Amino acid sequence: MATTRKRVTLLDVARHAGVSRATASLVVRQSPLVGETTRQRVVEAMRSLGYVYNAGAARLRRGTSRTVGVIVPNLRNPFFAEMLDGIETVFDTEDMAVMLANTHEDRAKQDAFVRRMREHDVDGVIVCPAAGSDESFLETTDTLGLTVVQALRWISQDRSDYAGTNYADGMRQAVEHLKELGHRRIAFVAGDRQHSAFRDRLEGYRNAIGPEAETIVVKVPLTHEDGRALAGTLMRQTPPSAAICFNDVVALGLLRGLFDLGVDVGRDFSLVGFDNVPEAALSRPALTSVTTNPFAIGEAAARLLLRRLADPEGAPKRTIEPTRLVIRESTGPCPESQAHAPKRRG
Amino acid sequence: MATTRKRVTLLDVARHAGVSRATASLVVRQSPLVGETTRQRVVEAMRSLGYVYNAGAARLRRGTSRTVGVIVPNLRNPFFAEMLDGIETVFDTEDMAVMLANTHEDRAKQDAFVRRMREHDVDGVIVCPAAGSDESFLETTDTLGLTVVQALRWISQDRSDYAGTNYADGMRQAVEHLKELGHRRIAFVAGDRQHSAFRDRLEGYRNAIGPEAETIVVKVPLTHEDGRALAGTLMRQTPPSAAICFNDVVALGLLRGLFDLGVDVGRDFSLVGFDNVPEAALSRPALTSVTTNPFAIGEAAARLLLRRLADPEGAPKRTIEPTRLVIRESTGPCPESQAHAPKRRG
DNA sequence: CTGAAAGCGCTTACAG
DNA sequence: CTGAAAGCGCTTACAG
Repeated sequence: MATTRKRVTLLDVARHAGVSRATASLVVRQSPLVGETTRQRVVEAMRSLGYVYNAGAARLRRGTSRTVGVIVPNLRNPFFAEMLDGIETVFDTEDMAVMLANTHEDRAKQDAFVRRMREHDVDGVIVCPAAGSDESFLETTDTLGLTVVQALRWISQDRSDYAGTNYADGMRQAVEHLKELGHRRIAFVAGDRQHSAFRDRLEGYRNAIGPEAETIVVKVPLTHEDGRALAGTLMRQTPPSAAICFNDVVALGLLRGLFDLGVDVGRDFSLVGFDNVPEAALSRPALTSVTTNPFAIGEAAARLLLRRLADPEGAPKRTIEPTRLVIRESTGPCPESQAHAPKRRG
Repeated sequence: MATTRKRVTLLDVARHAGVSRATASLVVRQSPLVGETTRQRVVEAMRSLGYVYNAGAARLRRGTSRTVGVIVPNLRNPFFAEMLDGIETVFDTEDMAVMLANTHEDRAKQDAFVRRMREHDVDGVIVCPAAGSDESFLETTDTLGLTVVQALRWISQDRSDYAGTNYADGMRQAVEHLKELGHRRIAFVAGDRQHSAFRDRLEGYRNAIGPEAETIVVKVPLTHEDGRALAGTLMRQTPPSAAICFNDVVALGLLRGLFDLGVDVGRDFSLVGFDNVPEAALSRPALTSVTTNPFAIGEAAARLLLRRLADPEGAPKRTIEPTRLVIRESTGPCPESQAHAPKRRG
């Protein structure tokens, strides 16, 4: 159990070392103004007294807290966990502390978190805005005087820094890969949430499909279960010969659902996911997927915030990580273009 | 961009409302001592001035920060992300802020985080100790006067609260399930890290196997790749007829590796994972796995910390979540006990 | 290089 | 129910 003792203050340290409090403060902050022997004495006093720096008191006086907030919509999605890892890694090397909040895509919670973080005096926040967030969120943070960097999803790229990834280009690569394999009826399995990461992909899909081919957009919640259940409805009537999924979570569900129906993915049907999660390499067939590097996005967001804190003025900046299609076993030539009817096992 | 303005203080609010600072403070803290009309006036003043409570200043005076630290060894493991979700959910309802750190299993980092958090004056920390942590870690936190709750892995159950899950019993269920299917040579695919979550499983395995059967422990890093690569070595010579994996990550890798070798898992070989991650239901064959509920463990850890903060004295407490075997397609009768030689697909 | 003083924004007794 | 004062532990000028 932790024993609660009276706090050792800088004044205690100063007395013990026989110097003034100001001098002790300089030693704590590694100032070069203090002579080596004095410094040694103070350091020794800190050690023998068990002194712990009180960041809160310093922050009060100094006005900066060396603390940042991170707000994500869904911790359970490994994608965000990895992005968080990237953010955390950068701030760790800066000796800054990270305050975390999970909105579960709830905008009211998001507003509450932003305020709480402001009350705890974070220097700034990185936020992946909850679905449906609009400019009013940025007005809230403005009113609070809170510096914000948007990550992965953006509300406005004119009002605030943004670190993202090139979803549209990833989508283009996926569509072109399928077109080269002869596919013409390519579905986009989208989520049911409104945010830029959805709109960017959708736009990329529409542009890449082009006017000559048909556009097929189906919206389902982005879960394994919904992906799996989707297989039945997708294969009814005149089914597409290929599908691109919003993320690997829904793609992996759909893959299993198609297997349950006896569809031989990679031969009868082609499937592409997004995010290239580690499991994508393990599925049967292994999933073709668009790599988006969440760790790098997290790092980039953290650096944008650091930059902005160092230089609050200046135009909004953004960084866009590249995406890349990783081709595996789940995509293959369109059976129809080879003049075969789709085959089914069993 | 956030505009930095001079901070609005409680004194500004008090003046604007025509009351004293103390009265304004009482309103902020929702004290019943203030009359309704006065309260209204103060609230209105806060609103029109855009007042933001300064938690840091309050903490300095009051000595409690309404902030807790959470230290995990590996954010990328979905298991910890889910536990974190549970922790965060509880503290959110308590209006407390969560400070996050990721040790990457590095004990030196762990010590640094604990100190940093102490400097930021967290009320306590929840920590899943990095592999190899020993009592010296608890001595460090003791010296810092920091209240700690251990989660998932424990260093000592006598010195500090602990929230975990019943790994030994989960292991017992897994072994007995396999024994009932006729398996006698059952391997335990363990990780290469030293911590209680490993020792608990190992002990459960040894006890459940019993003296009549052979004990086969193989240690590999707990990654998809190492699991996949393990298939070759595991099936050489006189292979076991079944394996229980430390977690689903390595199990899913091994499953794919066995498929690559032509082993028909569920018939020729039986495989059990731990954690029952969502992907376990999706693999082919779907993976039999032991459910450990990380969200519930996270919630339990958070409640233990809340309890301890409210009542610092009292014996260390612990909560153990139950585990449960979920049987799917990856386990089946032992071929040898049916007098068949293991079959391999072409 | 060091010391004495003021102040960051709150809360806590203590009077009234 | 309200007001004046002190203090939480630090940092920041300002002298020396």
